Amino acid sequence: MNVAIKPERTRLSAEDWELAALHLIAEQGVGALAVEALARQLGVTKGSFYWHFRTREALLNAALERWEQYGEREVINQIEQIADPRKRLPELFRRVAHELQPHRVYAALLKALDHPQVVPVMARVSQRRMEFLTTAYSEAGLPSPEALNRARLTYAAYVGFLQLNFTLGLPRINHEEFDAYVEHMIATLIPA
Amino acid sequence: MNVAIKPERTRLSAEDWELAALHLIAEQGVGALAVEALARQLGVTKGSFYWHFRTREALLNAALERWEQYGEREVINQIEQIADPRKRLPELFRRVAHELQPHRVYAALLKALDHPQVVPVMARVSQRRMEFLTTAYSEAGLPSPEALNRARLTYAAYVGFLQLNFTLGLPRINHEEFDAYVEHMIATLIPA
DNA sequence: GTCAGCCCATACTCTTCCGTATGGTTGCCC
DNA sequence: GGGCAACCATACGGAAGAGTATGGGCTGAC
Repeated sequence: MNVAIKPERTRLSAEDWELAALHLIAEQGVGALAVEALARQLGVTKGSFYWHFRTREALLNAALERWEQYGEREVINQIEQIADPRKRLPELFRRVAHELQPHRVYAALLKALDHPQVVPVMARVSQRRMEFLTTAYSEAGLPSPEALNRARLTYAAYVGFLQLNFTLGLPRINHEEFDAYVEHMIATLIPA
Repeated sequence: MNVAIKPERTRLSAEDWELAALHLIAEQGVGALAVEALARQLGVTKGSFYWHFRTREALLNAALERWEQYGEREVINQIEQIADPRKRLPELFRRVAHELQPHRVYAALLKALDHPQVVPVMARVSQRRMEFLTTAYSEAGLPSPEALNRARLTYAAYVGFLQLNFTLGLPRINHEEFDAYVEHMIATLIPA
């Protein structure tokens, strides 16, 4: 399980460390981000790490920045190409529900909101996503104040779902039951 | 800020430690629960702690158990006395929204779902609350499968809201705006 | 082929925090 | 008022993890 990601023994770059850090964060949370553990996992020692980064904090910041940059043009750009605004939201819901893997880092960071380094990142990301949801609800026909509140409700449901099902393993919901839940969400939250 | 909670210098009991632990958890999370820090805060040293508890783990378990026991007959019993089932849910929403303080521990534990000790506690508590919501939705007129899904949605929205507003301080929503949000939730989630 | 710069190993120090050992003090009970 | 628990202080040992110092090896440019 803890084998190095690149078995062929090559020199490492800062990028390698950042990607490994994100991987580890997704698996075990920000608290498990220790330089010696990461080094072992990459097949090197601390000596390597402190050549690439001044401190552990620096690695965390670099990894978070990389995640923020990459994650932004992931779902949203994809969705914006759907012409009919009324079909965007159901499609968004279904996609997010079936590609939960990229959301593991977000779920892990949600549990690390006591670390002062992750708060601004999460604030920016969540804010952008909420604004996207708000305009999507507006374009779907909801008047302005309700669109904002519906976006809040939707995003809170998304965040809560991540917590309850990723980390906490609530009554392990199965596949068809999960699909039914997603359709129920669509029917409840999206105006006809 | 870090003054002892009981200024009059008296002997401590295990209960005092458990309450102080819960207080600290609510403020700074489970990760900050260190025995020397707690001892300082209570005006004693570790010597005291290790008389009352065998280990740090034991304190955490005791505090969690206390929280679980106390928290259960808090809101639910209160709500069950409302005769009309259709008025229960709106009333529940409004109460929870206006008494967020007791939910700080829950929010903190949500961020500590990697600690194996808190997972079973949170699983039990969340499960019970979800069952309560499910029957409430049933009694409010929702057919069985939809009642369960609506309960899931509602509880996820609750959990997500805690995360987004307690820990992350999303665009600090003000009072009347918050009330409007709660009413929007009621209108959207509760069947007329 | 050799030299400079990049990459890494080894071996430390320092801090933090858990847990133990041991002895002292306080309160209560008779 | 003596004695026994309950409660606490002090001083230690040990593990884990961050960061530093220093030297060695690899690689490409010339």
